[in-house]
Amino acid sequence: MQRYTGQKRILVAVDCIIFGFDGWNLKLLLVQRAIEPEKDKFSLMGGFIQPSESPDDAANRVLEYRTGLKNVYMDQFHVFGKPERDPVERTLSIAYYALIDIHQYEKQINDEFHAEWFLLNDLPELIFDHAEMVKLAKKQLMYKAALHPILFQLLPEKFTIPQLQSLYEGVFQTQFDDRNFSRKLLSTGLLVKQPEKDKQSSKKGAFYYKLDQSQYKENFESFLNLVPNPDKFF
Amino acid sequence: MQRYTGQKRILVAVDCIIFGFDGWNLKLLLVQRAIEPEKDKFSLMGGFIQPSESPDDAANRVLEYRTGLKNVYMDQFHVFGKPERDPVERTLSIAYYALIDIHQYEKQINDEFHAEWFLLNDLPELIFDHAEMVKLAKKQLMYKAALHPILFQLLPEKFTIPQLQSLYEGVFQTQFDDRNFSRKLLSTGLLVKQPEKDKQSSKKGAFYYKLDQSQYKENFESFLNLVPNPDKFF
DNA sequence: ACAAAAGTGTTGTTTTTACACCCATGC
DNA sequence: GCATGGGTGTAAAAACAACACTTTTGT
Repeated sequence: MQRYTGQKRILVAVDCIIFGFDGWNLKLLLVQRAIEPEKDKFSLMGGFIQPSESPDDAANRVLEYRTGLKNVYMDQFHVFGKPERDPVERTLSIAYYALIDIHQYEKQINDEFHAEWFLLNDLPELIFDHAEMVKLAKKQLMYKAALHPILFQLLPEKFTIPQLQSLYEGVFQTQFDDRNFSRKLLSTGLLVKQPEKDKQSSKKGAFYYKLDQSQYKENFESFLNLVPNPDKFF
Repeated sequence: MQRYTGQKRILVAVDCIIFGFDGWNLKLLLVQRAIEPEKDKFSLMGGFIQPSESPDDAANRVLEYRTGLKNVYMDQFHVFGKPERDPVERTLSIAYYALIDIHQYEKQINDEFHAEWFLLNDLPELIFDHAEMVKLAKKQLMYKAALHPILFQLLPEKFTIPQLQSLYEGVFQTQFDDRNFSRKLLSTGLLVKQPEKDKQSSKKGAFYYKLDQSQYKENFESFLNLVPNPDKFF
């Protein structure tokens, strides 16, 4: 096989920032690192790109291996590549964030890999530049979520509007007016009301909704503006 | 030096999609490829990442080498990494788009490297997956320019509002209402009116403006909405 | 005087916000 | 019957779009 000569090849990894939502709080899935250096510290889910894989393939493989989940929503958002970012050897990392419904996640795999959910606001110390990755991932998630309805990916098939609102409030770290939020949301035409209510969080109960999949796909690329004064956040 | 064992290292390049604006049209700077395969076809400005460089460093080096320009506005926007994208050898490419004031560009370097400006709507055939890169770069540029005042980077220090408008119209491939556009723009407080007028494009002449640098930095991260109905474009 | 482009004014419409109030239910 | 969220109504404010009209100046 032909090659480009005189060029140095570099190790390339993918790292996944896995966001989950349990109905109240936003969380991140981390693993305890099994090898030196920085053994036992926590790290993002990562792995090296294999010769036959595209970066997207690699990210999906890593995610499936760690969580058992396929067909998860993921966005490639940045390459981290300072020469000294990994002390062992120069490694580039292509970072993805993934959005998963936390209840789909199978607990047993969790134990096998020493994986754990952490509150997004209370993370342990992370290896290398992973804290920086998480910071940028949060920002990118806010950015995209302010304009496109991606946060639905974090919820189960049926969910209530108050649940969705607390998810948005978690992502944007603010409170929204509940009345306006639910009206805006319903006016998007993305939701299909279900006959049942969720009675857990209030006496009156909140109706469940499902996503209208065809509307969702159609509107995905449009701006939505569910978030008031998005300026504030950037 | 310690190394990760059993992992394959990959060649990593950067490619720059260089946008320029000459006062009327949006253009792209391309070079004629000097080596086989696909010799003499046109390609983006690219180069391999060196051991001591971050991807950003590499992109800046490539840009300076090809155009002589430093401190240019650039955004890393995507990694292209299909295993077969470069037929010579597997190569990942980290893609950047750059925005330069076309008049700052020094013509002589142009000739040396067989670099040429092409109208964005009339590009020659490109090597590998470079056409796909350009397509995504255009989309990303629209996306960012709809929300942040980055297009100023394509203009000289002093410019007129009609010039800026035709730049926006080039990027979004539509016509905007001139009255509303100029009013919106002035209301941002980003512009400082200059005493002189540009008389080239009309009898009346249009006042020159400069960017208020401190306002610019402050508002850079806010949403601006100079573009009506941004939904339409995504 | 006229043409051609710059740019200001005006107005009706839509979107957004803020907040009052009613609703359903478990205790 | 009352406390607790859930959800609808309404009205003021702000942003936006459409378009008429004035201004400037080279020919």
